Amino acid sequence: MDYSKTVNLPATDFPMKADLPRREPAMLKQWDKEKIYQQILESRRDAELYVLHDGPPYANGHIHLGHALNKTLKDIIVKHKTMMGFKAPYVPGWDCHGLPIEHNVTRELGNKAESLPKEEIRKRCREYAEKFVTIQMEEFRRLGVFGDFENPYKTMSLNYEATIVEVFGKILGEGYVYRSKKPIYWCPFDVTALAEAEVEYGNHTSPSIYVKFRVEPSSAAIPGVDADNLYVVIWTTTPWTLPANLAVCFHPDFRYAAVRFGEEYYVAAEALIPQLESAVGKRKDGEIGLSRQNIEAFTVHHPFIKRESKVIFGKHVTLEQGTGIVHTAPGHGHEDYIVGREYGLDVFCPVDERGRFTDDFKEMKGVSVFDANDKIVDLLKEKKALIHSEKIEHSYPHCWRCKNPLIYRATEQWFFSIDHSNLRKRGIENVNTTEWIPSWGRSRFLGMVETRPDWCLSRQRSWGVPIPSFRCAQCGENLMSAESVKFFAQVARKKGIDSWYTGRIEDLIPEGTACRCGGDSFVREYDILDVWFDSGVSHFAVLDVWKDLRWPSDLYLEGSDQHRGWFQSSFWPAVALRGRPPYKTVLTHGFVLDEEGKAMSKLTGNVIPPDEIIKVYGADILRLWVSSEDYRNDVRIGMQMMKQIADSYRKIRNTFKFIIGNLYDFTKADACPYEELSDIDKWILHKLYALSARIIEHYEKFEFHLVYRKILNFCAVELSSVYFDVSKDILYVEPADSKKRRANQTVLAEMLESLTRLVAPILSFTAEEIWRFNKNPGSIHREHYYLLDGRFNNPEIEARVERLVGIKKDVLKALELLRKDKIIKSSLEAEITLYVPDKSAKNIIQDMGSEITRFLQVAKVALAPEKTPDMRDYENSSVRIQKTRGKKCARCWNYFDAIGADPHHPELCGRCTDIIHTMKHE
RNA sequence: GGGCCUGUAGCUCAGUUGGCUAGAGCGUGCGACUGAUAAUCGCAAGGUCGGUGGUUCGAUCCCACUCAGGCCCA
Repeated sequence: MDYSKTVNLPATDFPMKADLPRREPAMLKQWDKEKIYQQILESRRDAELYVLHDGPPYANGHIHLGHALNKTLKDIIVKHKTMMGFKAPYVPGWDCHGLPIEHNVTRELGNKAESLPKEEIRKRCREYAEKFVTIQMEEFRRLGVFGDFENPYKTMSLNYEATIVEVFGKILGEGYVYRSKKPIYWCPFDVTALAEAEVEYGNHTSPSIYVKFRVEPSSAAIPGVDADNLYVVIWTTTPWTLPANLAVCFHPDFRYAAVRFGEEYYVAAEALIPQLESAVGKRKDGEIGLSRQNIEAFTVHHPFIKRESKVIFGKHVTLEQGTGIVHTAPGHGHEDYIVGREYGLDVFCPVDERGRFTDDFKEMKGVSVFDANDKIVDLLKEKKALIHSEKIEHSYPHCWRCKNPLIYRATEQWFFSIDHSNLRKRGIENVNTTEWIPSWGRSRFLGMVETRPDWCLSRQRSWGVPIPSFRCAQCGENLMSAESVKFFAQVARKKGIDSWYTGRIEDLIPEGTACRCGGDSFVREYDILDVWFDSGVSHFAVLDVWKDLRWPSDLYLEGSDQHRGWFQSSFWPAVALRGRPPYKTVLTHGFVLDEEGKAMSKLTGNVIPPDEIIKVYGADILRLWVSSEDYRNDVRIGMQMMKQIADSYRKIRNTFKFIIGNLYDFTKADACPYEELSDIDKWILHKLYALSARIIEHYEKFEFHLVYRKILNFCAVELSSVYFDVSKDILYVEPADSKKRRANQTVLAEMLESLTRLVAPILSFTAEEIWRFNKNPGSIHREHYYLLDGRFNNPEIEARVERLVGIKKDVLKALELLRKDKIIKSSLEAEITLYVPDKSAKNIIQDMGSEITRFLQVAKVALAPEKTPDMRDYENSSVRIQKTRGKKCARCWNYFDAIGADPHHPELCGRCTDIIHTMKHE
């Protein structure tokens, strides 16, 4: 007879196959229809607030795995906090202005770009950004991220832009903003500034010259050196920058010498004397080492201008080429500018916007710098300051648009002073009162705060927020004040930021504004703000403004590159205006690398788009991957890993399926009181209790990889391998309504309530699928974590059962020997005799009575009073094992000596016979 | 070149104040079951704890150097 019909097998339609790529989009639609995000917030209307402020990704291109990692982590936190009972709003944002977009737009336009007015370029940039906001939004939502996607923040929205201007006005009003010169890449042909990204490097032929700078004899009293014939020698490939020379720069750690060639002594780094010899064209006639004091004492004369070249020291000097002494023109080089500032040098730039010398170098006024090279060389020859000249070909910056060579040219810029009003010091204090996770974030950020130079706020571009500064039409004096900026901010809030370009000037400036010279007519300037300023004020533009948010936020969470980026740009305006950072905690994650641990790049071709993973595996698998990695370090991803994650997912899913399947005939009313549960039941409830507490702790500490690990371990070991396996004999075999079975189901029901919620912040789709499959009301993401009965916490039971588990391990090993020898197949065919040396363990087994055979899943268990030679020793016990002579019960599959007492059921054991009889009565 | 960080089995991670034969899950191999079935169960193999040197009675853990990799600067 087929008894399988008389047994309570798990029954559920919950699919084993997740089919996530197909099922998830349907769930998304459902969530969308239900307005899940709003619903969740509504359910936490009066709850305590937890604010995670979203850092805006740049609205350019599709999302990559770095975005996916970042957004998923944020979503896990938001969902966890919601489960904890918080009101945890999430307002996603986008960074919309800036060069890359402008760059792409102008490139798409090609030649047309130059003929288009700025407003038109800006309009197209706006459309471009909008397009990618929409694209990325869909991509983020596909990940299962919940947030206010109907009302995100965009740095290009009307109000946001107005706020940028407003905040700029405030820091200006507080005295943090000043105007100063700084060298930038400049194209003299297009008459425009260029950003780093717009520079292309290509070969270019330049003069390569060695130039001598005469040392004032009275400043060089060095034994063995003729002070009247002492020169500092520099090497350069840009002779035209010599008129702007203000210093000669030595390296503080190099050894220098005065090298004699005939009558003259040339100062150069010792290591580069051979190069100097070949430049001079003969071997040295001697050298005298110079001390730092010797060098510092030098007064050095410019080779053709009546001016001193200051002696300075800088670590940027190298021994790769030249003389180990660098000609320094702060107006024409980035490093020169940096080192020059340290020494208080002027940012001198005698070159105009078309690349011609100005009045500041009268000798060649109007001459283009590229033509000037030869003239300067001639001048040096004439002044007997030239040692050697040749042409070299080298890599040189060119304009991305017109392909002509660029120059470095100092222009007027707006700066944010980091030291005004003690800001840096206040900043440092605030770094220390902020929580940094991982902790090394503090020292990394602190180092940057301590050394950060003033922030150059202006850019000479089109796509951004204008710095509303005017120039007096009469005297050319610059005009911008807190009041004038505030005025324009109001205009911007009404009519939009583009009015700066299209509006009448009278409408942009408060009435009655006058210049110091008395002039009252102005022209506007067209610099825009650095985009970092845009996103840096998001806490003002968003936290202050959105209904459910608050300033400061609880948490910022971004990649560790943002220590220099957004954390920094958000920090300064906040500390300047509100005396503290906009975040209480800063959490960072590492970068997504490929399987080998190498950075992903288009060049290497090892980039995996998130979409590719979602299409094959689904978002929950991607989310599970995110959770599985210790993201505080860099994380890796690859096909082997995805396969592994998918396997883990299946284990978890099947665990749920088993639970659901065995609860098909169970309702809360069938639940069994705690006191009546078996020790094994109590043990697993204890395990669940401890697990739940630790999982929540891990979530709180943002240690999601430990959540993943513990959940998976619990499913695989405690549940699947131990508890479920042992329970089957009860769940399947015992009468459906028996106390034992109901006890078991009570446990499973608790398991389901608790585990589904614990897993929900990570497996958002699957948890919801389970939730709805079980006909629960609403969404699981509106729930709180399941509160387990305090009585479940039962360490005493744990200790007892853990002993049994130890012994079972021994038995399993012993069983394996018989299997190997083909004596038994199923463990149920084995009879075992145990010798347990530990008294208390032995007592536990004795107390269990016949339950021990079920627990050990064998036919018979006997306890021996002492060890016999035919036993094998294991960790906790000694075991004798043999095949049973009993027969297999056709219903429960256990083995018994006596089978078939009832002639109607010749294949059944006593227990099953009884059960069958009760069933017939029903 | 500078600052910060990482490096434990094929993969992802544990490893508590330095102290017993370094753990887990997955994967792999072998086996069992066929009443979780494109599931489930068992057993086993796998590690010079990136390398070298040092401190110590003893180092995966502390120090120095070095190699590989990452982020940010230059």
